[in-house]
Amino acid sequence: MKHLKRWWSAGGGLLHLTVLLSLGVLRVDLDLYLLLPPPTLLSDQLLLLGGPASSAYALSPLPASGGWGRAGQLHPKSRDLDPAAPPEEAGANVDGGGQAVQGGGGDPREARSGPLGAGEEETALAEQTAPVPDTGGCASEENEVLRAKHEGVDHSSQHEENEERALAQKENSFQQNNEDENKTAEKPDWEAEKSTEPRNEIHLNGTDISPSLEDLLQLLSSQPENSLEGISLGDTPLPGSISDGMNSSAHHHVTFSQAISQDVNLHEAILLCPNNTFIRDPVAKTSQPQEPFLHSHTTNPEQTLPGTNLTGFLPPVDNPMRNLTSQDLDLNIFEEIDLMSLLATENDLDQIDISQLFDEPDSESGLSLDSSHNSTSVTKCNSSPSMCDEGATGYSTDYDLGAVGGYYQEPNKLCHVDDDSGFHGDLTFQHVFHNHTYHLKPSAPESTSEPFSWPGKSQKIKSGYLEDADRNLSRDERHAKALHIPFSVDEIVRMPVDSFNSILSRYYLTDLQVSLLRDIRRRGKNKVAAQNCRKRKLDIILNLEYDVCNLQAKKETLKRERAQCNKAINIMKQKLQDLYRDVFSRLRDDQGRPVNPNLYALQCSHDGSILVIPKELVASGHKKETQKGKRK
DNA sequence: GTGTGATGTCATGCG
DNA sequence: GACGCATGACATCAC
Repeated sequence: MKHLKRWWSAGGGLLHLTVLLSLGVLRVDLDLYLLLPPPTLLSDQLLLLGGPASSAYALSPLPASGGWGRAGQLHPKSRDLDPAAPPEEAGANVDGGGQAVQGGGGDPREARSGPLGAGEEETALAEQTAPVPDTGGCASEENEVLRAKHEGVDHSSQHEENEERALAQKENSFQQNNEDENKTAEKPDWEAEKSTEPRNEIHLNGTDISPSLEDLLQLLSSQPENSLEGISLGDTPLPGSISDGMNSSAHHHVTFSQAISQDVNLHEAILLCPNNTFIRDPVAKTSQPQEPFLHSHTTNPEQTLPGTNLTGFLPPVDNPMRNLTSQDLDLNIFEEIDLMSLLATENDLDQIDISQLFDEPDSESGLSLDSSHNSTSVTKCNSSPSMCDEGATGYSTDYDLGAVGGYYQEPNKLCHVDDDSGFHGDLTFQHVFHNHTYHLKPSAPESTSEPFSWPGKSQKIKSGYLEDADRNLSRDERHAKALHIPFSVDEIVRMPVDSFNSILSRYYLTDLQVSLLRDIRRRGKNKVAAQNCRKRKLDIILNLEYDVCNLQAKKETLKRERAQCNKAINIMKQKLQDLYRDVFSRLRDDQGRPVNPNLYALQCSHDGSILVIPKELVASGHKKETQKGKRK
């Protein structure tokens, strides 16, 4: 029963009642384990890209693109909630929306409802609905738990159909995403750039967001000093209305800065108290020491990207909005950047990608940026490639994370933006991109101001940043994330073999990715099998205990029945003896004298008559019958 | 520090 | 032969 207690302690619960029954001469101790449904388990997908719970931004659910790099964008309209609401509330609203926020709108530690793994979660869910058979006996309660567990295990297969359906949809969307990316990559730079313009409108929600922003700006303008703790809006050249600036292709090169600025304003504004007093995000407070560092990285983007055309998508050097960003913007914003870079799945770094990143409203470019460890990512980028490798892996060097290929080679674009030192060519670009994205965890609760340097695995493990970020990710999940596998571990494990093989063959995957996929699938399958095996073993043990208990009860019953039979036999003997005496007391011989019971006996004949015969004849008769029986 | 249970993983065998 | 499954054995972690 201890097993059961611990087993249920994971997600559900057992109400343990000890009942003492008195059944006549028996006392039976019954351990009643009442099944309590485990707490509602959130979707496993919530774990995938969970973001900080403190994020004040509403993260949209993962769009149909299916890729990892399409989550976490800002929905400015979703922030038309109470401006005074704390960021935690906003995040809670996101999580409470009933949608699987795969883009990282919540603390994964909260999203994960306990130590249950994927299979256990499924089992626990099944156990909630599993009927509990009514069984009797001293071990029936144990069997109830047992059968409930069994049904939970069997119940897991009921989800497979839906999962396969969702998997196929996701796979299609992923393929479509790749196709779209390829199409975009084939376009000239200008065309790709042009193609991103409409997305600006979407990104900012066009007219939907503009009124609110205008209202905010008006509200800010109403301030006598036009300032918010050093944020001088008067120095911020907003090209007309924000919507105009965003929708105008003429202002395309300031889109990014504007986007950031608007988000900053929105973010800052949402922290405004009803009395228009500015409240700083506590996370931002903690990140303030990083500001000089951040600022230095964003000061001269032209130097950051030599030989590239990225400058057009970067905030101008003298853009006051950039100063606003670097000095007063909540540094949580840049965690989103890291998240986006982590989620990036395109192949090459080029101008198109950068423009898409900065302009594409539906992508991670939400620039809704809520991050607290931007400096960490920047520093990682500045680190040597080997360091990036170490930091990127986050686990043993089973997989060389630097060798990312296939469809998932999209570099971390924003790393380019932030880095100001190490880029002297595309090779360096890609190398750093490939590496530093792996260790970026969107859910890192706080940033670390110390420069990133992970000389070894031990130090990497010691890093609180990684500990917090990876704590809720299994090894395979980290591996898959690191290699940009666009499927969750659960999907990889549960998808049919045909789908799995089609994925392996349809997409250009590196050997590393294929190996990782196969390993994840094998380990996942075996993990479930081991869980089932242990449950079966426990089932067998419990059944045996149940059988032992039943047999012991049956033995006691038989003992009681035997005692009762012996007692009845004795009573019958006594009654027979009394009847004998009564009969002989009434018998008289021919002379009227009483018949001696020691010399005579009563014998029933075949016809039912009763004869009184001497015991000698009875004895001889018995001998003759015995002899006849022997002869026969 | 040690024991124990839970869990993940690997190796192996079987269908 | 690939695959899934079952299971023993081992390692690791948490309590």
